[in-house]
Amino acid sequence: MPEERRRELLATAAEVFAAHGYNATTVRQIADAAGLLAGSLYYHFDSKESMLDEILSAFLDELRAGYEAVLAARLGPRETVEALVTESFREIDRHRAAVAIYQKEARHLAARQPRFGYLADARDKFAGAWLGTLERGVAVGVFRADLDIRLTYRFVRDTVWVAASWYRPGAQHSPEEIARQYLTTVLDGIALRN
Amino acid sequence: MPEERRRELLATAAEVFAAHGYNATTVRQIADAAGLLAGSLYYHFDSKESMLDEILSAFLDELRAGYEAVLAARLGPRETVEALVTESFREIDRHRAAVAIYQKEARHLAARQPRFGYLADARDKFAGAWLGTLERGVAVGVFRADLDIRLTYRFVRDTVWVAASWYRPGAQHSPEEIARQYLTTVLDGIALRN
Amino acid sequence: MPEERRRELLATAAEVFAAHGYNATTVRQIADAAGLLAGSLYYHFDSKESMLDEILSAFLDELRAGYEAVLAARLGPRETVEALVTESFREIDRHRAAVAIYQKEARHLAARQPRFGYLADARDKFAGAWLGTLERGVAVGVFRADLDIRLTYRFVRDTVWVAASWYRPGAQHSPEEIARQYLTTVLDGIALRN
Amino acid sequence: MPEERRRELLATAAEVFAAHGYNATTVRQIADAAGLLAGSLYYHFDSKESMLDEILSAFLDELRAGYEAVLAARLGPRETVEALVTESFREIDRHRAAVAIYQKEARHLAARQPRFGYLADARDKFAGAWLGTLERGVAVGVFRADLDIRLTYRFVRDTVWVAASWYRPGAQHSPEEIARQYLTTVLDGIALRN
DNA sequence: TATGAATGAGTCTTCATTCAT
DNA sequence: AATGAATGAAGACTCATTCAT
Repeated sequence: MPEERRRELLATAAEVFAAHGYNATTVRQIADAAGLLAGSLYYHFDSKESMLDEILSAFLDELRAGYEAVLAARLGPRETVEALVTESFREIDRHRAAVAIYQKEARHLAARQPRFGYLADARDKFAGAWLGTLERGVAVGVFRADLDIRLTYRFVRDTVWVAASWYRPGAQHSPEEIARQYLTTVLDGIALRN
Repeated sequence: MPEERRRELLATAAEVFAAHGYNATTVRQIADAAGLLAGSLYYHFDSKESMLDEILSAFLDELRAGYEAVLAARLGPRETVEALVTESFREIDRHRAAVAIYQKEARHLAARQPRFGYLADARDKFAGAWLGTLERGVAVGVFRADLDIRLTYRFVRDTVWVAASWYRPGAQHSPEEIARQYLTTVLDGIALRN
Repeated sequence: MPEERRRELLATAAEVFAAHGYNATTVRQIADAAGLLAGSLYYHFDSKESMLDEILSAFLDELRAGYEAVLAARLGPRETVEALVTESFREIDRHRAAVAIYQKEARHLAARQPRFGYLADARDKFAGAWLGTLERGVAVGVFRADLDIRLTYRFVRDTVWVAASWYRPGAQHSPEEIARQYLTTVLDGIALRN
Repeated sequence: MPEERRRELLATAAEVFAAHGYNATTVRQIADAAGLLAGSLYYHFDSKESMLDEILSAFLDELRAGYEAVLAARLGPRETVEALVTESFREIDRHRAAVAIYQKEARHLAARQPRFGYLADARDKFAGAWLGTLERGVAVGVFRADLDIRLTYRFVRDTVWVAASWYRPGAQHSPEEIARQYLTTVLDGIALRN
């Protein structure tokens, strides 16, 4: 299976990118981690950059599908928020390294390299899903009317994705537990109701 | 004032580091932005790394002082949280570039370079301030008893600092407004109380 | 004089390119010949390719000027041929290495690299000068009517430029002597008139 | 027929070498053009260099035989020149790629690689045939007495072989026509006799 | 005969840093 | 204080070649 080998190598590369940052990662580090010589990676991939590309686009494709499934279910705003958050933490669980890379590198990649233009597209698409849901929630009286929607969106987005930087799959908390804790905080706040 | 010139150069360097990432930034880019030649920076600084060092430690010194002032005021847990968050957004307002660099680079710098060990110290110190406050809040019944304290701390910490990546000083929202919106979300949740 | 240094380095590079071929020449060989380290060349030039570019375009600019001066004199066809040939051998005398490189590399460079499109432009321009002169010569009865103009042009062109591969400036024959011998052959043939 | 396959592969290799130059040609380009994988070529040939070797020596063997046949006919100097030129253009017709490679690469191969020493031998042999014929022609009063024999030889040699760089078999001119045009130019000149 | 995967040496290029002026 | 020219180490990438299957 040629596909199998590629996937292994990409998984290895993603771990190294996530650990050291894309720029600070040398092709040799990836090769060492994968157990072959640096030059041999070029039998499988065009360049270091195209490895990054495949890692990010595989993750984004899956995330997009997940978000679309959630939106297609046409739940109420609160339930949609719950589903988007839960879906996000599941993606972090399955693509931890890719998410960490995305979090660190997406901004300047999208800004400076045409090849990574799809990162900006994805970002806008996800923003649309979130902003729409929040607005709908405010409109129907499920969310507080005094929210700054854009600011809230940023808070929510960042807190979710930044979890990739400390999350370790298989440890202590399952994605669903983290999502639940997180939703409790965001939906109802940490202050005790009086 | 040679000190004055250093500060200017460091501010320039911080902007470039924040925009491109520390590793991806070349000394030449900094020099171009500052209007001199790459080699000339070495009259003012020992190395690229020492520029980073000065930028981060200046920011952390100020942040530490801010946090200590808050804690010294011995406010209640909710008010302490409010003060810490507000102080944090003020730091972002004043040291945006440094915060963005810190957010992106602190983890691996602390882990891999002895010189940056103080980053881990600072991190632990800030964690202590937050965890203590949250615990105290739960203990005295101001915060909900079912919180996972460490998880909540991470949510709060990351969301606050990551704001440096999109915040633009002087635009739309003042630090205090952002802090207020953020506190509303975190303390009371986005869901409308019924 | 920064220009002075560049010119020296380019002259060195041209010699090495001419001796080994562009592709077979390593940047290190050029650097060795110039007495500095390979990386240091990049202080002066963007790339190995841009060295080649400068070498070729400097030569072509001069050649173009020379040809234009000849054409501007509006001599008769035979005298124009004599002047073009003499001018060509003078260029070989002054830019021997560049001519040798041009002779070996121009075709595929022009065909495969947009950057070197000007090589094709120059080729067409020179072809125009030659073809026009030959045609005029046939029309006015100075050259034989049974010539295949294009074929003759190719013979003449190639024989002139290929001389760069064996010509050594300062040795035995001056450019003018070579031109004279050459013109005798081409204009009147090697066979004795009977 | 394993020999058949080899010949096909060598013909393909020769085309690619001629188009891109030996050094700039990768084994993979040859393999692509031949419809197999790069590694598979090594079942047929020892190395890239030995492909070049076979291509050049096959051509030179044939050329040598052709020249020897001409000389063996013991024609007069003018007729010998005519025969040598015609034979040369026939070789270009049949081994266009090999001639183009020879023209471009022979000099430095002969100078730098012992394996290709036979290129220098062949060159000397051909030079002998030409120089002898020209000298004889001058001696018996068929060629002009004021010729610089060596210079004339170079003119003739280069013009003939360089035709390989533009000649396309099967197009417009047959080798015999090209030879005739060329001989007209060289023997009698392009100027109209008055 | 040919493939797929790998090797390892070498190439161009980048860049932090140095230093005489 | 700053420049201009260089160093030298390292990095991405290429490519002829090998070999088990």
